[in-house]
Amino acid sequence: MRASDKAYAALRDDIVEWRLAPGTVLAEVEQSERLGVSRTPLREALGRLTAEGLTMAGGRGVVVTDISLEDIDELFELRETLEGKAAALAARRGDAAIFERLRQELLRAPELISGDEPALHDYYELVGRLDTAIDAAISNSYLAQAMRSLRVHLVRIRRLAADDARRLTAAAAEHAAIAEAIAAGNPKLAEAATIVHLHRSLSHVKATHATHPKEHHG
Amino acid sequence: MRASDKAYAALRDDIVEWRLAPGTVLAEVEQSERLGVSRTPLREALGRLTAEGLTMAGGRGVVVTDISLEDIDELFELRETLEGKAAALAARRGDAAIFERLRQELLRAPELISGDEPALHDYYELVGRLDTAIDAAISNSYLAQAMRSLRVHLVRIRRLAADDARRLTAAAAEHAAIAEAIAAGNPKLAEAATIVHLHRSLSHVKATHATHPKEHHG
DNA sequence: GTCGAATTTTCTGTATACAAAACCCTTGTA
DNA sequence: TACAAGGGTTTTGTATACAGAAAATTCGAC
Repeated sequence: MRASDKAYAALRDDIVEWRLAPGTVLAEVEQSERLGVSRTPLREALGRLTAEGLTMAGGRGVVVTDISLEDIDELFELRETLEGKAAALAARRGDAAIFERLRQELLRAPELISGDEPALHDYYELVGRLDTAIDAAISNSYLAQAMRSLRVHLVRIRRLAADDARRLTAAAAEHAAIAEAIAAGNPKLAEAATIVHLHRSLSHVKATHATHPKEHHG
Repeated sequence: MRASDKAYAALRDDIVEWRLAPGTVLAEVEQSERLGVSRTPLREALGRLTAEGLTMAGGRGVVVTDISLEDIDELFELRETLEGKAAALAARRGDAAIFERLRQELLRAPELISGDEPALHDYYELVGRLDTAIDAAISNSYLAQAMRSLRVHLVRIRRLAADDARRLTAAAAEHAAIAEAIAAGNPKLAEAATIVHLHRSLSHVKATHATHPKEHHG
């Protein structure tokens, strides 16, 4: 593994997991010493993070970007557009057998959710497989790339919301509905199911955020 | 201007204007000597280009990405989704006076098109102002960013198509229709007008490409 | 005491030297 | 003749030294 990759992965995780708060300035010497790499690969890592929108180039050094409530609205507005379209395309072009199998797994997901920590990890892995399957089914690399760049920010937001068992169970059912619509080859229904799911997710995130707002400085 | 910015701008132009053909490997020492900068800022430029999708990291060095006919289809599929949504949002949130003024200018655009070279530049600048106005009106930085990253590739494709006066005149009318729908505050119509315009553009590009296919090596 | 300018300090931007890895060509063998 | 292994060569990846710019601090004047 290259040093720049290592620095990138470490900083990305620190930002996504909110260990590096928004507004934090990432001084090059400081971070390079902390991560055990020299300034050159660190700068490359910072460049990648800035391209993804996790950091931005301020007057001096790069700064961890903030995610405000308005940002969440904007993010989900774009997400609705992209993932709605993707679901519709997957329904047209995807392999029904793959999505039918994913639907079966998603219907059994509540067992994972009510289980302990490692089982929960299995659930996230399953949802990730659905995303991957949709990415592959749409056969549009530009759309897939646009969705990938969005997901980074979404993981960051997910950390704000309390992933209680009730919400996760409901989300699993919503995902199953999406998989079912795609397997049935129904584009309009797949898009509608996706939009419903995203709105429910957004409501949940905003409700959580209103109750337990994350403290920022800057 | 920083050396890395200079290298980035030069390489970006070379790729977009097809002076650097798809498949060309951009060796670091070679390009840094050609552009008169050292390897460090050149690498930063290459990183930015790769993040934008104009180049990709191959086994050895970065190579200029290709744009095939399928890529063009994929690109316009995403463009339809994003710009359609953007036009609809602009119709809801935009300032009618701004778009009414742009519509007036677009109706007078045929004079620019039939004129000589510098007048043509004025026309492109006008279309660019419409894009900028839409970007500002939607007040969604993530959507705006997604469209910006698309436009780089679109400029590259535009170079493939022969921008004859007939097509440009028609395009100006289509743009005027979009501006009119936004000014009227009609989201559905704005989206429809955008989709119509994009399909006409795509047809034109593909027709041109079928007649005069650009030769690639790779 | 406060505002402003000059100086100092600290940080980023760039160049270059060195290390490591990937590729290519040669050479030997089946 | 085809294929594999080895070394050599080229190219990328990393570290560090130096230059330039921006911010902070201090000193002076009003």
